[in-house]
Amino acid sequence: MTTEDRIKKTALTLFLEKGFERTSIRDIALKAKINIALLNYYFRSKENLFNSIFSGLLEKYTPTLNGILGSSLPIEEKIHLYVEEYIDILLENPKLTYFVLSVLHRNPDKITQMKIFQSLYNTGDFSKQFAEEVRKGNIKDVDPTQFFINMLSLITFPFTIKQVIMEKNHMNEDTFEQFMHQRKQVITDMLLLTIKK
Amino acid sequence: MTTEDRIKKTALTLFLEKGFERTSIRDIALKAKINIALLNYYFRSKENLFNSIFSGLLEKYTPTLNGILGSSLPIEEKIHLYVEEYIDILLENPKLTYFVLSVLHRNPDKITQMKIFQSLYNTGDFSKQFAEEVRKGNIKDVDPTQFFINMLSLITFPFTIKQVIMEKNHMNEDTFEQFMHQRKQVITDMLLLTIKK
DNA sequence: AATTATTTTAAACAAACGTTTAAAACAATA
DNA sequence: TATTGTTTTAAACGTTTGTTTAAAATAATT
Repeated sequence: MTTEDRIKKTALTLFLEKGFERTSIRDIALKAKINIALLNYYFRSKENLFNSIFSGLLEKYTPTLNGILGSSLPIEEKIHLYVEEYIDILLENPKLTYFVLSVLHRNPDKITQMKIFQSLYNTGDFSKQFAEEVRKGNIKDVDPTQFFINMLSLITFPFTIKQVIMEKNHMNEDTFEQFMHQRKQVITDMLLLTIKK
Repeated sequence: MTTEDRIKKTALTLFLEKGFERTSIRDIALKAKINIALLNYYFRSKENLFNSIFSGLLEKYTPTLNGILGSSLPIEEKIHLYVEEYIDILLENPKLTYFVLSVLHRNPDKITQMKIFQSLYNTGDFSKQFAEEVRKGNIKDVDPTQFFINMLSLITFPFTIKQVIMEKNHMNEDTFEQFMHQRKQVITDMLLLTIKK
């Protein structure tokens, strides 16, 4: 692995664990076993390093999800697949949701938000299909925006309070994972129930 | 207003707006028009000031919500009231959810989490009643834990991505508030639908 | 083998941070 | 009015922060 990649990998781990502000470039350098100056040699600044990492994350995970939403599958199938895939991604990367939220709140300017939610909140195709199904009378007359937010909330929010859920319900890592697998069905059933006539 | 209260009020505004790390005690002192040393005179440290503010917030908002959950109302009524009250609270304080999440992630030790979720995730009474209704055959056999997480997710998560929702759907503050008022009914209907036999 | 380009290093930079000091200003008490 | 207690002030403290410098080490090129 190149020095550049080792920096990125180490930095990501620390950013996920402790957040941007509480991770110093000395923390990163120490853990990656590199000189501090190399951080500014490869990336111009800490902020730049972060953005590079974050872009990489979006590029890694969004194509699959947006692929599902943009496909030509029937809407029920899309919902089912989307829920399953999204939860699988978050099970592999449980801190991802809070990570994205922290970016959103640290960087409230519109351009940044645009980029993020154009990837992560890509409702365009889905909403059109949803509205069309409503028009055809195939599903109940539900607001597509409300529906998409429901889906997003049910999938992602539990991961932001993972530790709370675990402690409150006496779970370990394994039982939490099991709980989330069950949750795929819970969420899908719930969502389909609200649109089924 | 006393100096102590002016510090707390100003600090809360800044903590909500920029977060703990990005708010310096000099920012607070400047905005509250007080000397920096007064901060350590009234509160021993920045961390202590924060905890004092956070405790105050929990004491302010949790009694109402836990009062609903702990009441002797029928479960459908509880759900309805809880959703309405919680959304009203968050409409008054839209950054509260992310604020709580940031505390959870900054302070991952168990004792802190206990205190927070004993207030904010007080499922004890509710889960018992829920399980009892299932046993009696009054509602569908749904996992109380999953149900409570559904409710919490649907209510709180949208506020953590408020800016994204607004920009994506061309909303202003008023239309967002309207959207959230509609959402009370959306969420209640959805939750009742999943348990109604 | 000599030269150029790239990568890594140790050391220092200025700025910002939370915190503390000790004296001054003010209020309350006797 | 003199004295005690409380509140506020200006200034400085030692650390830590992200960043930069300039030289050394290594790799690539001719």
